[in-house]
Amino acid sequence: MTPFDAITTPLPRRLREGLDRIAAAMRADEWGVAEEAGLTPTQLHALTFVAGRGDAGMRLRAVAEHLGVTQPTATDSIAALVRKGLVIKLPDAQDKRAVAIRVTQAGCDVVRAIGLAMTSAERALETLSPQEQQTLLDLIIKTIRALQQAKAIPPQRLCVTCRHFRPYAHEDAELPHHCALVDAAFGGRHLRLDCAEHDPAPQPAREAAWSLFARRAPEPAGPGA
Amino acid sequence: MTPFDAITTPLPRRLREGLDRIAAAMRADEWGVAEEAGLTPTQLHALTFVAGRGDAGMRLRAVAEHLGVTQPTATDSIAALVRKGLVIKLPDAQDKRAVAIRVTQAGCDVVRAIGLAMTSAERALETLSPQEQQTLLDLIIKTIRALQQAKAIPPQRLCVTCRHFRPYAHEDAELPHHCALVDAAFGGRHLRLDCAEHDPAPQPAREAAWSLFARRAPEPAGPGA
DNA sequence: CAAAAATAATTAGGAATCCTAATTAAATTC
DNA sequence: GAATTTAATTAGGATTCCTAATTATTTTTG
Repeated sequence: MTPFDAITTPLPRRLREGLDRIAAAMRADEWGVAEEAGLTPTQLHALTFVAGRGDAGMRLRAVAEHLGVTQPTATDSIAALVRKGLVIKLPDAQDKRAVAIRVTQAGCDVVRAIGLAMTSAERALETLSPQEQQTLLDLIIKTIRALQQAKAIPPQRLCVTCRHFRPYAHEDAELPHHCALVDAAFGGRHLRLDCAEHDPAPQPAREAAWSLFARRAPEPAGPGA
Repeated sequence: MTPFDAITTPLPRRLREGLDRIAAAMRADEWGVAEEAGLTPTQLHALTFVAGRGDAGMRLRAVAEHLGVTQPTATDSIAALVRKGLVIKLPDAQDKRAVAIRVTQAGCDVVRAIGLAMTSAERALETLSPQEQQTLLDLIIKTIRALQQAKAIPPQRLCVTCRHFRPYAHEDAELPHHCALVDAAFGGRHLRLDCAEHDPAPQPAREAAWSLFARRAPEPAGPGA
């Protein structure tokens, strides 16, 4: 405990504020990207989410939770996307109360076109060294997982919660992990945040894999590039 | 280059998406916090920003840039805060076009009351080990600085761009940096993102300090707590 | 120094976001 | 089978947030 600890705001507070500053830049970015496609930022987020889930068809509730808004707000935004022909709403086969929201071909095209754009946030993140980027990915995953466990965000399709994930299955420090689905080794820099092939591991297996993963650190961030 | 590099989206893209997920949680948090004070999230952000600058009086433009919105939008939000008596608008002495926006006593009280609340984002960040938190702070600072240099966000009052900052002035690995203003040693975990005493260093000195700072890494993130 | 250009802020107008509360319909639970 | 929960929408309204145009002032420049 040094004098500075007493006069400095708690570290988690400053981390949140820092993430907030980065979020402000991302928010400003979004108008530019979305408008090219004739969308608003919220609509673009919703469309990207729905498109990422392919033909399965998302529930409205899932969209709302992903965006962090209420169901009526999600109704608004999805209605706008339906009007623009980028998604369609189909009756859900299992549950007659629900709808299955699916991306259309036009919607796919829009997502693909926009995916090529590079935001200023991404350009900023690119200035970090590869090692730093990997370290940041690791910390982001840990934070997302904590948010997920606290039910502050819905379950994400993370490698680290997947049935096929085998942390530190290999000696190779470069590619220590293993994906049992594709049966291949991969590294910390390849860890996904939203894998289409994600299959949730049962709770006990997940805990075991997580504790094995979390207690091993990536290489130190090292000097800048 | 492994097979996985080819089938994985670029790391900066995934980092942005991850930050986006965390931002979604923060956005959802904000309604809860703001509503207790009878504010909207945007108003709370604006108020916090103005309050953080004390009696100097902020320009409207600075508020808009901080929030990442246009001037008319900032006019809206500041007008709401004026109506609620949390800030006042005074004519700027130097420039008759401009206004000086200052927090009132009531506004200070609101900020103080809200400052005690802990968001789910902060609780999630708290689950990281102290070492991981410090590493994350370091990476956030680097990202903010890159955004700042790209003019994607306005200048922040970071230690690392301050006239009084002396990176790695001490041997002590725990407290390597030095603040010439208070003439005391401090550590990476104490680095500020918005210091009231910030005094921008001239460009050459800033570059020199930055390169000295950026090329030294914090300790590895190490095993989780 | 006067004209031109840039800047600070507001106004006007309108679409979209986003909330709470209430409603409808279907699925679950007991 | 009744009561509860859940999925989604509707209703109503405040706020956000944009672009474009306006006013007033400052700065630049010829």
